[in-house]
Amino acid sequence: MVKERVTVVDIARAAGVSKSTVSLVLQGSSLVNEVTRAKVNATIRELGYVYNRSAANLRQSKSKIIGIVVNDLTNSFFAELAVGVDTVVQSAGFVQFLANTSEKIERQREVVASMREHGVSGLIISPARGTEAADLAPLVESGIPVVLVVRDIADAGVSSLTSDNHAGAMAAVRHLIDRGHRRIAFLGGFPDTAVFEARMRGYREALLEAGLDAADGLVIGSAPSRAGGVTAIEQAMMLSDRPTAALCFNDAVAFGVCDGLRARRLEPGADFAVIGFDDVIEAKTAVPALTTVSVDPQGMGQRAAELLLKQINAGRAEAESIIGSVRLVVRQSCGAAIERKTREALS
Amino acid sequence: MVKERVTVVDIARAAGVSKSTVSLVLQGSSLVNEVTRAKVNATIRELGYVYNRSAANLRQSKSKIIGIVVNDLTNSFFAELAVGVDTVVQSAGFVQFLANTSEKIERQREVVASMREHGVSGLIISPARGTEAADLAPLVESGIPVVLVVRDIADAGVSSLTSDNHAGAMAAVRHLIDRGHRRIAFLGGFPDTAVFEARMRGYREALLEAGLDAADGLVIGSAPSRAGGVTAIEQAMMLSDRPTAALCFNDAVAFGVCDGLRARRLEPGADFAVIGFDDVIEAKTAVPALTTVSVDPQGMGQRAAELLLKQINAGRAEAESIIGSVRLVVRQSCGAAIERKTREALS
DNA sequence: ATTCATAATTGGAACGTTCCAAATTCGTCA
DNA sequence: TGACGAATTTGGAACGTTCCAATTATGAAT
Repeated sequence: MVKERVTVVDIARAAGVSKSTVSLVLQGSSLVNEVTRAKVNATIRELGYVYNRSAANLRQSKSKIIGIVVNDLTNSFFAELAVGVDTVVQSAGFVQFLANTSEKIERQREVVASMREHGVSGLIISPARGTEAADLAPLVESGIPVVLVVRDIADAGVSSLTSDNHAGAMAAVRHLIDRGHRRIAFLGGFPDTAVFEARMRGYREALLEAGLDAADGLVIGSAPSRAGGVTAIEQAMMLSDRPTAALCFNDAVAFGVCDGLRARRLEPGADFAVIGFDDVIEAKTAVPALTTVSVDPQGMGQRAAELLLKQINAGRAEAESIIGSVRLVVRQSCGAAIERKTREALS
Repeated sequence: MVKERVTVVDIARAAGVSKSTVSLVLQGSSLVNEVTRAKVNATIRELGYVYNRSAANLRQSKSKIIGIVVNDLTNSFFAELAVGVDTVVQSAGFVQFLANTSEKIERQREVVASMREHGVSGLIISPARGTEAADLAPLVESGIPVVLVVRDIADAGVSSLTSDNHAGAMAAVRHLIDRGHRRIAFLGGFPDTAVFEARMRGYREALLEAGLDAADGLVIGSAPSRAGGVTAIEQAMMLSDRPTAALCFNDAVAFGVCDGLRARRLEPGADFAVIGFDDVIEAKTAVPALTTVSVDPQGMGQRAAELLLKQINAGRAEAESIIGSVRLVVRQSCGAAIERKTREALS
C-alpha cells in the first residue's frame, strides 16, 4: 500500500513530453499548445499526481503560505477574525498557518520562529500582551510583510490595522449620557494594554465633555472574559455610590456583566444599562440584545488579509497604519433610560 | 534591505567545517564533538541563519505539519477543539494548518487538496455535512494518517474520535424525568447528521424506558446555533401541549433557547428546564449556569492530536475508533439547584 | 526553395537540505 | 612504532520543482 510518489518526470514520461512542459502546464502558462496541455492534464489525473509545494518553494523562494497568530482563539472575536482572514487568503490560493499563543510571549516566540522556518510569505499577528518591537524585528529585517491586528505596537515599523477604540468608547458613553445616566462605569480588560488605554481615554473624555467627573473608582479592570465581567460588576455593585450603567471592555465582559446583574436580580437593559465592544456574533441574538460598538471582527480579518496580500504582491510596501472606523449599534441592553421613562409615564 | 538567504554552506564556511557537520548539529546528533557543536551554534546565531524546512521536507519526505480542518470555527466548540489540538501538536514540534470549511463540501475539497500538496503528515478533520468516505480515499491511499473528530463517517477506514452521544443524551433525559418532567422536547440540530441521530436516539430511548411516548412533534430541528435555538423554542411553544423541559442539540442551541424563553418572560431553570450538550467554556459562567453533557472540546482536541501523532510515528497504524465518555454536569438551567433549595426549605 | 518570425518544446542547472559511504583524526594497546 | 577501533568529519548524490537559454517545429512571405 505504500505508493511511491508520482513526480513531474513520471508524468512527462507517460505523456511523452519533457518535464519542463509539464511544469509549464502546472502553472497554467499560455506558452503550451492546447492539445499537449489536455494530454498532460489527462495523464496527471490518471496517475494521481500530487503537486509538491515544498519542492516548488525551494526553487522559487516564495511560498503560498501566510501565518496568523492570535493571542486567544477561545475568544470568539479572534475566532471570527481568523475565519475572516481564512476566507480571503484561501481564495487568493494561499493557505494559513494558524497558531494560538494563549497570551504567552514565549509560545509566541516559538510559533513565529516556526513560521519563519516554514517560509511564510507574510504574517498577521494579534500580539500577546507585552510583545515588543524587538520581537518582530527579525521578521521585518528579512523582508517578510507583517500586519498587526487589534493591538498596535509602537515603532515596530510594520503595518497595523486597529479600530478606532477612542471614538467608539466616546460614542458609547455619550449615548449613555444622553439617556440620562450620570454614574457610568468602565468595566473589564487589562489596564496595561493599548486597547484598554484607548477605550478608557474615550470614556473619560466623553464624561469630561459632559461636565461629569471621571472618578477613578468607576474604572474596574478584570480579565477580558465573561468570568472577568462577573467579578467586575460584583466589585462595582459594592461601591457606596453605585453606577447605573457601564461601558464594558468587550462583549465577553459585557455578557459576564449581564450574568452578574441577573445573579443580583437586576435585569440588564431595564435596571442597569450595559454596552459592549466588538459586536461578536452572539451580540444580536442574546437576550437582551447587546448594545455594542461594532468592530466587525470578520471584516477586520478580511481587511487585514487584503492588506497583507497587497504587501506580498507589491514585494516591499512601506508600513501603513489603518484605523478602522467603528459604529455604535444600539440594541436593548442599554435600554435603562427608556424603561425608566416608561415607568415614570405610567406612575 | 533585501538580505539574501544564509544557508548551511554559509555557516559551514564561516565555522570552518563541512555542511554535513552543520546539518548534524542542526538535528542535534550525538555524533558531533562538543566543541564543534558550540562553534557551529555560535556561527548560526551570529549570521542569523534560519532553517529552511521546505528544503528539508524535500529531502526526507516527511514534514512537521499536520492539518486540521473544521466545519465551523465560529462555533466555540470547534475553536476550543482547535486550541486543544494546537497545544499538543506544538509541543511535539509540529505546526498546524488550520482551515475552516463553513460546512461547504467544495471548500473542504480544496483545503484538503491544498494540505496534501503541502505535505502534511497527518490530518484531523471534523468533516462538513455530507462528506463521504470517497472524499477521504485519496488521503488514505497515499498513506496519510487521518483522524475524524466529532463526526464519524462509515467505512472510511480511518480512525475516529467521537463522543458517546447516545449515552449522554440518555443521561440528560433521565435526569429530567427524575425531576418530574413528562413533556420533554429535543431541540435544534440538523436531522441529517450522525450526531443528531445518536443524540436523538438516546433521547427516545430514555423516554421509552420510562414508559413515556416519544412523540415526533417534540423533536424540532434547526441550525445548530444560538439563532437556531431561538427559533426552535419558539416553535416548541406554539405546540398545543407545551413541553416543560428540553434537551438541546448543543450548548449554542441551549443558549438560544434561554434567550427565546426570556423573550417570552419565562426564566430558564425556574419556569422551564434546559440542558445543553458539549460544555463549552461559557456554560459554567452563564446565568443561569447551563446544565449540560460535558464533552470537553479542548480535551477532545488533545486526544485527537495524540492519536494522530501516534499514528504518524508508528508509520502505519490501523484505524481505531474511540468513543469518548461523557458526563452530565448538573448546574442551574435544569432547575436542579432551585428545586433542592426549595425542598430543604420545606423540610 | 529559402528566409524569417513566431509558437512550442526542451535539457540542464539551480534551490537548501539530508543521507550514505568513505575518509580522517584520535587515543590506546601491544 | 604500528595497528586497531572508536569518534568525528566530510564530499557528493539525491529530493521534485522552476527557470533560463537554446532548440525545434510551424507557417507565412518572399
